[in-house]
Amino acid sequence: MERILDNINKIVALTEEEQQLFLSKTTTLHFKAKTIILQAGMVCKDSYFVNKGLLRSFSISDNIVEHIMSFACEGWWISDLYSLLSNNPGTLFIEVMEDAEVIVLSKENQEQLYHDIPKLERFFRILTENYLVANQERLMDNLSLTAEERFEKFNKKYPTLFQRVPQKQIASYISVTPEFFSKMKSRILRK
Amino acid sequence: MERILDNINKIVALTEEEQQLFLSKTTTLHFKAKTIILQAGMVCKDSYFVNKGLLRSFSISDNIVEHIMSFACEGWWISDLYSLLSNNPGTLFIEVMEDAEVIVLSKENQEQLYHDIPKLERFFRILTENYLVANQERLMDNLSLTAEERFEKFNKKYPTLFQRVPQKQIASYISVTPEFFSKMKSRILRK
DNA sequence: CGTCTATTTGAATGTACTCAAAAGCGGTGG
DNA sequence: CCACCGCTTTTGAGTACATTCAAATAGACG
Repeated sequence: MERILDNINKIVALTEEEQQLFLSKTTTLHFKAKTIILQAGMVCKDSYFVNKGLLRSFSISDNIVEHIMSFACEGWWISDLYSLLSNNPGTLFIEVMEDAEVIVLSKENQEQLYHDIPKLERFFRILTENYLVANQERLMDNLSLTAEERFEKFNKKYPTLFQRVPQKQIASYISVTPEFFSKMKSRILRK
Repeated sequence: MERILDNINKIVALTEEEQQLFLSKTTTLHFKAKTIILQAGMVCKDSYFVNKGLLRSFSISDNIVEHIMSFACEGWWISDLYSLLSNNPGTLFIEVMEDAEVIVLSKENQEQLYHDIPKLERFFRILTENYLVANQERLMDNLSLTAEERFEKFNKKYPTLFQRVPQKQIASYISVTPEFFSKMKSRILRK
């Protein structure tokens, strides 16, 4: 059951007791596919850990074009970090793509936990840093790589996703049109 | 002299005493143009506030292509935030582009200051958040805007820089070749 | 003044996009 | 269980934005 404890213990070792305390501060929820669990414009109050299923975060620019910020499958965290940290209304939607079991940690409880288990502060700090680096790297990638190279990186980052998500969405993530993605794909396969 | 105090007071109000304490923990340094004050691969230990002059941060990808992450002119902070926060070797260079007067705040002193002036924790938290949003926005911009639109955004963000920096560098920031930038510029001027 | 680098200009090319139409696929209701 | 609807994917033709390479020109600095 406790994929989330593994996730944490990889970075900071919790005692049995701390693990129980941690879990007691979380809620496990089940969502059906297509549920929007965070609306852009709302202040984000929670972090989500995916136990099962698949979520995505995306923003919508003027034109009605969706841009996928990130996917989160089993073992990933997802949130609108900017909104969560700043208490300001965010720009991201978070949507469930496959029926999901999600562990919800409210910001409030997270901060309480820092008190009781200071190690967790380290854990979440590292989580935030990783987000920062990933973001920075993705920025650089979009500046310097071709669509094909970006697709390769996507496959490395999310090895299981190519089979699981509509390729329209992958196209959005690597930032090409669905049409172009389709052509690129068949070009790659022909090799 | 105290541009940096203005910068802080815009977000959290410091008493006269706190201001003096803050300044006592900083060092003011003068650098000549072309000095590299942070090497990629090093662990970044400081935050820099620009009093005068102009700096830039950039990374170098395999191909010897420079990508400019950010500029910092009078009143801006600059650092390799990832490296600073994580204590890991960073990927960014920071270079002085015009002779500069820079206020250096070491991470160590920054943390001491959190103790004595808790308000500063709030200030730096907001600084980090802004960095995060800016990064996220720039990512989205590179995905959805044309070179011309990115150039417009650059001009809004750094109103004085178009006159000050070699246009090669602006081209790098908005992520086009110098040749294309030149053509785009004359196209814009012809309107 | 000469050298080195930055900028401009031009031609050819490539990568990715738009628009349009056809084919495939999945779910729902009869 | 099949038929139909809506959405995703494929394919093609034409186009646009941006790149590469090459060469000429302009500027900056010692």
